[in-house]
Amino acid sequence: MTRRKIQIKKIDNTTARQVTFSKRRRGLFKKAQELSTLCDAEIALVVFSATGKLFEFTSSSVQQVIERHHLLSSDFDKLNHPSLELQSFCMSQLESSTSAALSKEIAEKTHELRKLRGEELQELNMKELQELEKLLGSGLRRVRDAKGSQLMQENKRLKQVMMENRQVQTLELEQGQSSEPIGDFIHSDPSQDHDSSDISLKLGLAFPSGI
Amino acid sequence: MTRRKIQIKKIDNTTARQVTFSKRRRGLFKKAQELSTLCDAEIALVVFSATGKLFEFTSSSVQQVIERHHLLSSDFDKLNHPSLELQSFCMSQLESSTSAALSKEIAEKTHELRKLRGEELQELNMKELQELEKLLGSGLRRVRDAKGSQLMQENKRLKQVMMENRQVQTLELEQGQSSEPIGDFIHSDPSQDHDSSDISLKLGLAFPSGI
DNA sequence: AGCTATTTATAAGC
DNA sequence: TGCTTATAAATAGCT
Repeated sequence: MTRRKIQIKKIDNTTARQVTFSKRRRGLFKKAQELSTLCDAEIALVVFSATGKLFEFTSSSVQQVIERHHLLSSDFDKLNHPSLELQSFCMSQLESSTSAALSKEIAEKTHELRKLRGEELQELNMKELQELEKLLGSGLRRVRDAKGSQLMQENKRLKQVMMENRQVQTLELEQGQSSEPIGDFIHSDPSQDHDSSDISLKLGLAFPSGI
Repeated sequence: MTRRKIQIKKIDNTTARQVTFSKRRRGLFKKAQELSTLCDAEIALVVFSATGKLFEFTSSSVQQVIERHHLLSSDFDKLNHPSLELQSFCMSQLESSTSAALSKEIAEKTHELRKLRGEELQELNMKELQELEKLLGSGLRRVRDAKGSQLMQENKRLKQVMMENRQVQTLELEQGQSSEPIGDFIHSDPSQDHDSSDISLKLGLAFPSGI
């Protein structure tokens, strides 16, 4: 594509073909590398030359996954279970047909997440915005409820400890004994607690403005 | 690499990154196609965008590439060409790792979505709940802003239409003409109704109490 | 493996 | 998203 424009069809001359292969292969891998870096894309590129030589490029994250797999399966297994080969052959075919569906699902979920984060709202109409608002609102309510429950629970626990302390002190006063642990039965039912002033205070803090 | 030379590092601006991704991806696939045709090479190219979309190119049918592989990973070849074995093994792993990675990504996104919808809060601690609350809150704010902008825009357009109406009426009065339809543009969108008191009301509803 | 004359690819901008 | 344009890269034909 320089000096002269060429037709994109198999190069007849073997030597010329090999030279072109080397040059263009380098170019292709460079482009792949650049794309993965510039756009944070995961890329796997495998090239077989006409003579059967293999060249490959994988962006770093893909590479790591491959290496992990490689460690996990040993050559020993491969040699002793030839049927595995067949299996993996079938698997890979299945997987190719599945991967499209999987990636579609990922794209959908990604899109949904973006909407929930408020990142792709321009494409929504008013009704969709209303629904999204409702969804976010109820999510928010649940999160705040969860916070409330958690604080309540902790609160309860704190009260138990206080009760325990108080009763121990009482016993100590009545019996003139000092602080030997009394046993667990005293707080066997922690749900019975007295004044809620402490709880109210904490809850007030847990739900600041208008919840 | 034109207009200006660029650094090969991740593009910060999301929009620019997506544009570059599209352009360069097309370029890369074209180069791959050309190389395979010119030099009779077999090429498999898989690209995942940062958003999880999958693009792939295989010079011959996927099945042929896989069969090639299958031959290369026969025990005979393994013994004689250990490096080839390693390489082709990587390739087969590539496909299974692809679907494993996809599944994992789906699982993660599903989980994230459930949290945002408030469906799996029991496993979160207080700090995580706080962060989630913050995330939902900002999402909600953006949705409400988007609603506001949309209504404002509508508002502007309606006012324009009203102005036009007024001018037409003025003309009619001045020239003694009567109401021949001026064109459809006045009613071009039936969902947009006349007086702006309606709009104010909508805006009032869009930003209820104190958000 | 270099060297250029050209063709391609593509960053910005619209 | 797609088109345009100025410029950077890739590369075909030679050596």
